[in-house]
Amino acid sequence: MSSRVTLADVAQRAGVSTQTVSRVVNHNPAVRPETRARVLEVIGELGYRPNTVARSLATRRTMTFGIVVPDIGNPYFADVVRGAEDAARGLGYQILLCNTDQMPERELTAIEAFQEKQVDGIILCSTRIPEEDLPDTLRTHTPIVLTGREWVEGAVGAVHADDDRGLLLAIKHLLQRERRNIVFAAGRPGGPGHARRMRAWHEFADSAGYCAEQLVAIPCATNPAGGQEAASQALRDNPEVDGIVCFNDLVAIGAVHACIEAGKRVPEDVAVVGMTDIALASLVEPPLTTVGHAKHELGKQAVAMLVDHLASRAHEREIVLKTELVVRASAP
Amino acid sequence: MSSRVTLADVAQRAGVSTQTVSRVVNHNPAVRPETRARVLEVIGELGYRPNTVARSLATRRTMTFGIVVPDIGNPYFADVVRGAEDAARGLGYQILLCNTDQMPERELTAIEAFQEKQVDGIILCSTRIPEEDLPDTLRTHTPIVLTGREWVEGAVGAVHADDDRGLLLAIKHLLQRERRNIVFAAGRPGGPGHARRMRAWHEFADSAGYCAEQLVAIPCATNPAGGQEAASQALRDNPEVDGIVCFNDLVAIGAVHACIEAGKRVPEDVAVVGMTDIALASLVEPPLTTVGHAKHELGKQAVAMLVDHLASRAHEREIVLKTELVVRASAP
DNA sequence: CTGTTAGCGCTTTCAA
DNA sequence: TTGAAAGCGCTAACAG
Repeated sequence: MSSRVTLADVAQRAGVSTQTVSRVVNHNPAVRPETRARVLEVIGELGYRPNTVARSLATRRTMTFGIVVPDIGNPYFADVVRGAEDAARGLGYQILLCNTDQMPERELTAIEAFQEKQVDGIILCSTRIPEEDLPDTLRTHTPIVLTGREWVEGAVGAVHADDDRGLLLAIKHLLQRERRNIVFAAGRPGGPGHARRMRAWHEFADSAGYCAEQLVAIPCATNPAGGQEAASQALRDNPEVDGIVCFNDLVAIGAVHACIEAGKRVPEDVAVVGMTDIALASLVEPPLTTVGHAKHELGKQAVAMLVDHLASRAHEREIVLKTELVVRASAP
Repeated sequence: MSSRVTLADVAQRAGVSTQTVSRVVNHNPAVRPETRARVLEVIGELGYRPNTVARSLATRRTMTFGIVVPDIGNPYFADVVRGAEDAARGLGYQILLCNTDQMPERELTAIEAFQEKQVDGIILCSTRIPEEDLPDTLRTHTPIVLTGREWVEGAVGAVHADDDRGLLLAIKHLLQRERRNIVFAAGRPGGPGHARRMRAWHEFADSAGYCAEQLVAIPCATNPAGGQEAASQALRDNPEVDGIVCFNDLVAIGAVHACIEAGKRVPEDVAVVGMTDIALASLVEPPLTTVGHAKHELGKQAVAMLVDHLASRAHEREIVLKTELVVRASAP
């Protein structure tokens, strides 16, 4: 018995127009104090609660953002969503969630569904929509912010970590520890990030006098199973492998398992470095050396960008969050 | 350039009434095929997309559920939410998410915000709202399903795991392995679940000829830090402790750390058992023996219950999911 | 099968 | 400072 009470009910009982009640509800100062008091009293008596659906229809704003992630069960995205929801809540927005299991069609469906729901903006995380289809997808009147990748034509903006530098941090760390046969369990191949990271590596190798071919990149699924496969294949191909850098911490955990299975000690025989520093990273054995991201911040910034955009406020087109090496036992 | 197009625009261009267009959009069969074709054609030309806000105002249904959890960053809740979202999506519903960090006021705020948004139902997970305030909170026209606790007056239903039995499974497992000084890192005290679990233990102890006082329950925060504290305190109080059952897997991970810090081997000196079997459980070292829950199923059933309720379909008032012991290295 | 008439509950003009 | 009228985009309930 709450939403049955409407503005009109309150207005009638208070002996004013609906407009006046609306003003009170919306903290419009143009209401005589006594009138306001009377209205507030009736609102209390009747237990009136505004119907935001009606309000949204009239104002064309829903105070809602949609966020689409591959899988909220992945601790990385859970953190990003948490950051987004925290920021959104603080600004009076709510968050609609959709998981896509990395299926582009489902991303598209989610975006459309969010649009029909008239969300004020969408945060599209680590999209798998092919690079070339992205501009078309983003060409819509709903502002979309990308996370986990670079800005692309049509997006309001993009927020991502400096993964190129992150990869280099990890590799340099291993090189400094005299590891020379390094493998990169690279996650999904073909993505835009992949090429850039390899390029970053080649540039660094050239300038630092390393042989670029020292780094073998092996594509893999971005989960423990993928890391396990990639690492065991790498060790099979080359028993000399003494360092593995992984696309993320989940992959790293799988890689550690594979090493142990292959009779290698971590880190003595093979050093393993993860990426993103999920909570899990410090809890496994050995604790993971990893390149940390500000995941919570990522979600937060995405929301901030959307809000700035909606307020026609200037904002960066691309925010790149710093990465930092967190040294733990898996690669001391 | 999508949501600017309305039903009326389509109707005009197609030379029919808005009602007819509405029928086509809603797959109402009472439309002549040719008319339908014509309308669909115009819809395509104009790129018409329905505005669900307007639809919701008219139908009084938003096809949205709100889910309130303590923290989506907790893998347990991430799984529950995933299950709920999967089920919801399959049924045409969307999910609004809110994190409360176990703060009752924020749960209340979330429920109200969801109601103002006219959600069709709410899933309230592991609420911290005091038992005695719950009926009042639930006395609202928005159907609310509880998870992680028993049904209470006012709720549409409740879905939870059989934790009483789960605790017994864990304890019995330890007793069978000749562990005699068992500690229960019990999570938050005072909750309704706590008393019930202790009662279950006492009943079992009586009937099985064990001394009920063999089980020391120590309240603790439901995270690794809490487990670490509880376990180190337990070991300080009684160095003979040879078994620790934990409120959840996060607590168990902390407990394992505390044991190692105290110079104990796990499981040789102290066996540790967790609860809920999050993905993490099998990845830590030693892998955790734990009492598994169907977390994904929990969210799924909560949604199913809500949907059944909305369809005035009969459904259980309380669904209790089975728990099962998953034996791994921490307590072989 | 199709159209007309009313709203859903709120906000937005524009007057008063 | 307040109110009346109109409408946001859609569907419900009748007619025809």
